[in-house]
Amino acid sequence: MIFLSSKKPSEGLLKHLNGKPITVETQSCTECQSKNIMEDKERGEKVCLNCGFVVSDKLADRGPEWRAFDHEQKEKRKRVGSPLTYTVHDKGLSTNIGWRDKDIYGKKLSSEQKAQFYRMRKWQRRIRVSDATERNLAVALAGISKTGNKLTLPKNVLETASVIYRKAVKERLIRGRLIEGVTAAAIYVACRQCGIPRTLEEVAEASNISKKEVGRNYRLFLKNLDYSIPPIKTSKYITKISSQLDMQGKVEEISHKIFGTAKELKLTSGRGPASVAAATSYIASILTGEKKTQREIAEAADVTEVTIRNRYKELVERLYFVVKI
DNA sequence: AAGACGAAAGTGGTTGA
DNA sequence: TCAACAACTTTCGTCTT
Repeated sequence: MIFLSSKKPSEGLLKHLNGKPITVETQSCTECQSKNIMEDKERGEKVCLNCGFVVSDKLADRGPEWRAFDHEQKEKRKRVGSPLTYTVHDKGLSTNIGWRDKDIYGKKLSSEQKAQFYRMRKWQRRIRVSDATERNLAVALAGISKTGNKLTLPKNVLETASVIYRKAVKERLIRGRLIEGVTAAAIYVACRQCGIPRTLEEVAEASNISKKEVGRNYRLFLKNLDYSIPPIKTSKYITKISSQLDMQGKVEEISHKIFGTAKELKLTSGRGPASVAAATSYIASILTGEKKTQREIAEAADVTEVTIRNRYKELVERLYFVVKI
């Protein structure tokens, strides 16, 4: 049994600890009994590194997936075959029609021809208008890809961001605003929609736009495009922190378990998901002996050390930990 | 010397009259 | 619309390893 506090709780205190014990057992290979098991998230398997035996093939894919957030998309994405892509703009070639009423030899056109050219010019003007918005779209979509890559976002988030941007264009929300500012907000909304934990600050920084501006555009989106934005799940933050700090799968697993128990005991309500994730990750790192400093975790989770301390104190007061390795 | 701790004051967002 | 409020941050001095 491992207690987090350096001072062991007294008998009297132990009686008051009404938290449930957490038991974490590391799986061992059913073939060779080796404990050297790795998760292969791409194939959704747990594989024994010793003998190659597939221990379990029911590993949940925590990665992002296709998502539809309005009816139109639901219909569009109910499909067979390769996915549609919204990130690539249709590169149109444009043509100009001369304004002089003369042909290539400089001869005057007949009145009938004049009328024909008039009609052609009229339509050309109309096409050009849509060309301009298409051009805007092309620039914006390229921008989305660029900042998306900076933030190492999965492709589906970029797709979502592109859809959101197109929608914003349709609703005339971009007039008078910086394209980069709007794309940044679109990316942020897409992250939220897809449950990818990225802070407003990270997105703002990657796109070289002030946090204030991105926030403003973000709120504009919420108001005018009526998206319901779900709060990011704590478990997503746990995954993020773990991968950012190169923690072993075991640490992340324990972190998830601690969170699960804490949730049952209602220790997490009203608390920011990022701070809870940071605290559970901190505890898990200590329990497994792969200790990370509060500062490291604070940085990865984008919360302060003080907040981690506050959260983890609350957790430690109510939980005690049993680790079987 | 680095990490952890915690008090106190400040900040931005939500809620409810 | 404004004030109250909780969560969180910033800052900083102190203790611990």
